Amino acid sequence: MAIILHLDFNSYFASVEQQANPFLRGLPIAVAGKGRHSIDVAMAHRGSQRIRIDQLSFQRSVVTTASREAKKRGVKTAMGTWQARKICPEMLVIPGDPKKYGEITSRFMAILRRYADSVQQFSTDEAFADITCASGGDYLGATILAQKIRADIKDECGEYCTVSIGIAANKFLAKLASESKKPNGLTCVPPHEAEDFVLTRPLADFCGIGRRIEKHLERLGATSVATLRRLPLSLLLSEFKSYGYFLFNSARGLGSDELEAIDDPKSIGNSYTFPHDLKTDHEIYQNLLALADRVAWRMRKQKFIATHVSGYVRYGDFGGYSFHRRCKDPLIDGLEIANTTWEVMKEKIDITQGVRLIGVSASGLLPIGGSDSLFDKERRKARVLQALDKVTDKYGSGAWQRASTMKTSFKERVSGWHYDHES
DNA sequence: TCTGGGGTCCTAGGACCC
DNA sequence: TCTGGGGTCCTAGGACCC
Repeated sequence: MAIILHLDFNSYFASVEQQANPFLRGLPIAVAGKGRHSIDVAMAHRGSQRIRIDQLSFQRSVVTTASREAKKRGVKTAMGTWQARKICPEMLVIPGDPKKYGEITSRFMAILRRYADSVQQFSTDEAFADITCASGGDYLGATILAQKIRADIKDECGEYCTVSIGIAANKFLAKLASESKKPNGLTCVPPHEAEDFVLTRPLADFCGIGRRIEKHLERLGATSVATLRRLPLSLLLSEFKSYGYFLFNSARGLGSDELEAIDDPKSIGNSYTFPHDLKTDHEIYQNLLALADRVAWRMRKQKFIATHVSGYVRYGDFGGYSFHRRCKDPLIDGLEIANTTWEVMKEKIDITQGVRLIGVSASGLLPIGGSDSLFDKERRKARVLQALDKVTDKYGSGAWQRASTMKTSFKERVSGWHYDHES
């Protein structure tokens, strides 16, 4: 029987920020999305203007990660920053810095690979590790190994980067175990304790039971693991289709112990929520183009072309729609992605509603290398785009612009403020 | 003037083909 | 003298995760 570790950083982004900046240690902080918050920090030194910009910059942004101190005050992930500020006025909002977190994640994964038979990264701050052999096959060995890994993480990632660890016979249980004791927990669930352990956990803690399924189960009379166990498999299958198997098994502590290799991405997309709802086709197209350029740039960096594009729109009232289109020829250029998307979007969009968010995503990704699909003309275009990508890599996004968008920069357009730090 | 942004997987109906 | 049936692709949308 396998022995699987699940490791989960506590308040990941916030901890990394506190590790990097001693001034932030012990303070309630929240890490929020990147874009608008960089403005906030930039303006912090501009005296009287600061308050106005603060208000602007916190509009419509949410807490990505709250530090331990902020959590104690009731700040939660996905809470609007304005709301978090209300319950914790002295909380500092830090703009997210994906590069910084990526660096720590690489160190973390390298440590795991040193010890484990195999490793599966689950997200930026979570991973599974198969330690069946490395542990010597028993849970005492597994616990000792987990403590070694924890010590290495402290040494190499910093003492503020703590992890919660779960040890069990499958991935589902290992994750449930690590989830059960935070922060800095170590929870070991050997097979003979599995069934009882699961009984102690709320259904909402199961990875795979979200709000909708929780409500659906409630209607069937299952409000706990014990009551879920009473539902027959046939009922679960008729109510939840193949997902019924997962519900039936997980209530009994059963799950897969197979670690999966990281595949190529299936899609690459970007979306943006505007500080104010947009009301004109022109604004929407301009922003769509900026997003599509970002998507195309990421595609080229990872050497993909796309055969499908998707678009989505969210209105001020949170209604909206999405669509997908197969492209006649594979796409590599942001302008083409934007135009293909816009053709559909402009037909469906109800501009009078006010557009809160738009998104664009590329899928059906094929490797660019064996690009028989790219004609000579396309190859020439690819070379031009790659040259522009080098400019972006060196000087950052915004270093070049399409002539059609020269009047104002992307950030200015989307947030409606004018500020000269980019010029 | 609440509710981000990056993803994955699944289902269902219609078109189309043999 | 009735409208088969299976497979696959395409699209929309909904659920979940962090």
